[in-house]
Amino acid sequence: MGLTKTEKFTEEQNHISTIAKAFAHPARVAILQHLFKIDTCFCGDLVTEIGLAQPTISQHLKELKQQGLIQGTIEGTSVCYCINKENWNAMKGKLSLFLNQDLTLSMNCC
Amino acid sequence: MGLTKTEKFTEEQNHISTIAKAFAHPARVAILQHLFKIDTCFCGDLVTEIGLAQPTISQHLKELKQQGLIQGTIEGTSVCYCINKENWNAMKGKLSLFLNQDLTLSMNCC
DNA sequence: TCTATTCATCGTAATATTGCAATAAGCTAA
DNA sequence: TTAGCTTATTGCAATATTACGATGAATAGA
Repeated sequence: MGLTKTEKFTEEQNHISTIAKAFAHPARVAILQHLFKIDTCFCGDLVTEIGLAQPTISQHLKELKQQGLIQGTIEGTSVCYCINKENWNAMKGKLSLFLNQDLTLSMNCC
Repeated sequence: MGLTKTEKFTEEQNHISTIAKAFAHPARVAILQHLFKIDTCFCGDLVTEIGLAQPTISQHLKELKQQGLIQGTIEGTSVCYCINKENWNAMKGKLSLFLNQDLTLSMNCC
């Protein structure tokens, strides 16, 4: 009932779904795109850029940080965020294995 | 609230998050992996393979079908599901654009 | 020290998602 | 037709997610 039955699935399946959850909200997609474009930016910039309330952005940043996709360092009173490129590439590799499963076996069957 | 503010984001950002939602549950990952492995299978096979109740599997299949990632054709009393390879590749292309954003600009900044 | 600024956390309200029992719908075969 | 099988739908309960006001923590500058 509303509780995902994690124990029924393999570690890989749970991992892939966890990765996907990071991208499963447009605000987090927007944050990542902005960080790629700008290379580095403060939390406050994201608030004005995206137009959600500051606690909401902070919450999305926390999720991305927990997955290791971004990192933040304190600079005076503000926090500078950027993509963690090593972890991003690792994530990409993991996800690619799933996305690039062999499609050549046959034509659509049905 | 709890209501995602879709209007605040670009069409692309909303699209990517919608794609990601398809993979954001291990049961749907497991269904897709099984369909890749077996190439085609009946809904009932997935129920025994994955071990969730039949209505639950049916619901996950519905979501994957709505995204166009899988398709099902009725065969007698059962339904044969398989990957929609055209749509799968289209999805992969869209997601790759997001995943492969340029990382070469600089080292980690912070 | 006091104030202003920036960001994180807490608490809460609302919507979304997950899971399943019960049931409906559709087909096959007797 | 009836019985049996398979899958979809409905309805409900429980957990998860999203959003934001209020507040707290930390720093910089007056």
